[in-house]
Amino acid sequence: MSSGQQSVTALKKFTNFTNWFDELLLNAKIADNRYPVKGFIVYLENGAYIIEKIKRLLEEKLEKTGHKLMYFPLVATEELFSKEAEHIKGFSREVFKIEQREEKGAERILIVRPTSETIIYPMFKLWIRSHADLPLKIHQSVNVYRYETKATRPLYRVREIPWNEAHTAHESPSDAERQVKEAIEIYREVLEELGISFLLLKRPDFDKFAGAVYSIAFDAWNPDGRINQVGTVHNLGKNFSKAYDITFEKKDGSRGLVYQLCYGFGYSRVLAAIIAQHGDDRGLVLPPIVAPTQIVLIPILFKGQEKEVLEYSREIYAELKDIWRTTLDDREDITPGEKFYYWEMMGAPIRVEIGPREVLEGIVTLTRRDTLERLQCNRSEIVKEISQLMEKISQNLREKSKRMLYQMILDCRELEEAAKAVDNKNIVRAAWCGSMDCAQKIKEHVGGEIRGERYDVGEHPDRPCIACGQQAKTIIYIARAY
RNA sequence: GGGGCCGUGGUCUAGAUUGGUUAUGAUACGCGGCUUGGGCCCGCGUGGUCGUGGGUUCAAAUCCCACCGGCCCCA
Repeated sequence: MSSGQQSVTALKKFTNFTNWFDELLLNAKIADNRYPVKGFIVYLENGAYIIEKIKRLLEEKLEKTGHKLMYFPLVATEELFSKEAEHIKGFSREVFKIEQREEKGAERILIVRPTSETIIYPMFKLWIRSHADLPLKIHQSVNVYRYETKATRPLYRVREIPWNEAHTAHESPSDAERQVKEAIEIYREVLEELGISFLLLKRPDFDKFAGAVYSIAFDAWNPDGRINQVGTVHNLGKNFSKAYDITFEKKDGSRGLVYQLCYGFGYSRVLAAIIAQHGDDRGLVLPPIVAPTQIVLIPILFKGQEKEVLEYSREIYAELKDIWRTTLDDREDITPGEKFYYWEMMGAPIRVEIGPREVLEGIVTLTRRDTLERLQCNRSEIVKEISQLMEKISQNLREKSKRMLYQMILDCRELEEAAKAVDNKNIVRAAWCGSMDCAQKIKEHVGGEIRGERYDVGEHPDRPCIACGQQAKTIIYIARAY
C-alpha cells in the first residue's frame, strides 16, 4: 500500500462558490433545486435528515429553558397583519396572499405568515392576564413564506423558509433583557455543536427587524465573503403589545403592557453554513453530530478471500452499529476506490477499511474525513479509538472554521481600502460615526452593507469614521449579504 | 428597480455567429464478463417535447418576441 497521504484542498469553494455549492447540493443528496417554482426546493434524504437533527438539537435546548412547543395557524387576516405600523411596512411587499372569491362577488384575502407575530400575539392577549402568567415562552418549527423579489438561492434565500421561531412576553424590561441573553446562549450552543462560527452583531437601527427596538444577528461566514444570517434575536419592547393590546395586572394591582421578544433560527441557512464552512473539494465534511452516516465500513475483497473479509467486516459492523450511525458498504459491483470517493462526497466523518491485511493482523484502518488522515488500531480498541476520533473531528471543524472567520476580517481605515477588501471576499472592520449619510456612503463606495457592531464584545473606536473622518461612535462590520 | 449572460437524455456538454441528412461527446443507468488497498477495463443496451408558447422561413436547437427557470453585475 502506498502510504501517501491524500491532500485536502478547498480551492473550488473559494474560487467558484456558486458552482461548487449547487453541484454539491445535488450530488450529496442535500436538495434538488429543479422544482419548477422559483424559490421553492426539495429537501432530499441527507438535507432533510440534517435539518431534522438540527431541529432536535435546538428544540431540546428551547424546551429545557421552559419554551413551550405550540403550533399556530399559517394565515392571518389583513387586519391582524396591519396592526403594527412598522411591521407591515417591513413585510407587506413580500407576503403571499390567498384570495378567496366568494359567490356573491365578495373577496376575502388571507395573509400567509412571513413570520408569526401577527398570528401569535392576538392569542397572547387572551392568555396573559396577570404577572403570574409571565414570562410566557413559546416556540414552533414551521415554514414561513416570503415573496423574495431578488434572486433566490437554494438554502440561503428561499421563499419557503423552514425555521424555528420563539416568542416571549415579560413583565419588565430587565426580564426581557435577561431573555435576550438566554436566547443568544441557546443559539450559540447549537452553532458551536455544529462547528459553525459567526459574528454576533447588533444591527444598525436602519436594518433592525420591522417593529423591533433592536435586533441581534448571528452572521455566519461564507466562502464567497457574503454573510449568512442564520439566526436573529429581536427585543420588541412594547411595540407589539401596544398594537395588540397585550396587558397584564401587576403585583401592585395596576395594569401594564408586556415586554416582548421574538427570535428565529433558520434551518436551511444553518444547513448551508455547515456545507459551506466545512466542505472541501471532495464534497461534504459533516460534523459527526448531524451526519446521516457517521461511520462507513468498506470491505476490500480479493478473489478467494471474500469470505474472511466480509465476516470480519460484519462482526465489526455489529459492534459499532448500536453506538454510531454505521453503514456497511458491501456493494459488489463497485471498486473500493469508488466507494471512498462516494462517501467522501457524502461527508461521512470516519471510514473504516477492512481488507485481508486487517483480518490477518486483527486490526482496522481508519480514515477521518476532515483531514483524510489514516491510522490503524487494534480491533479491541476500535470503539475507544473512534470515540476519540469523533471528538477530534468535531473540535477540528470548529477550530478551523473559527480561524477562517478571523482570517476573513480585515481592518480598514479608508473607503477605497474597504471596497478592495469586500471585493476580495473579506469582512471589513471599520469605524463609523453613526450617521445615515455615512452608512449610505459606505454602501455605495464599499459595495457591502453595515452589518452592525459586536454585541458580545465591547469594541471602542480608535480612529475616525471611515466615511466622513469625524469622530466615530462604533466599530462596525461591513460585508455583502445574502 | 436597471443591465448582461444562459437553458440540449438523470448530470455536464458540442452544435447557434453562417438556419439545411439520422442532434455530439462524456458520465450516469440496465444486462453480461473481468476486476477490487483511490473513480479499472471489454461487449451489448436504454434514455431527447433541444425550458414553454408564439412568430419569420420551403426548412428553426440555431433568427425574432413573450413567458418560465437559472447565473452574474449595478442600485
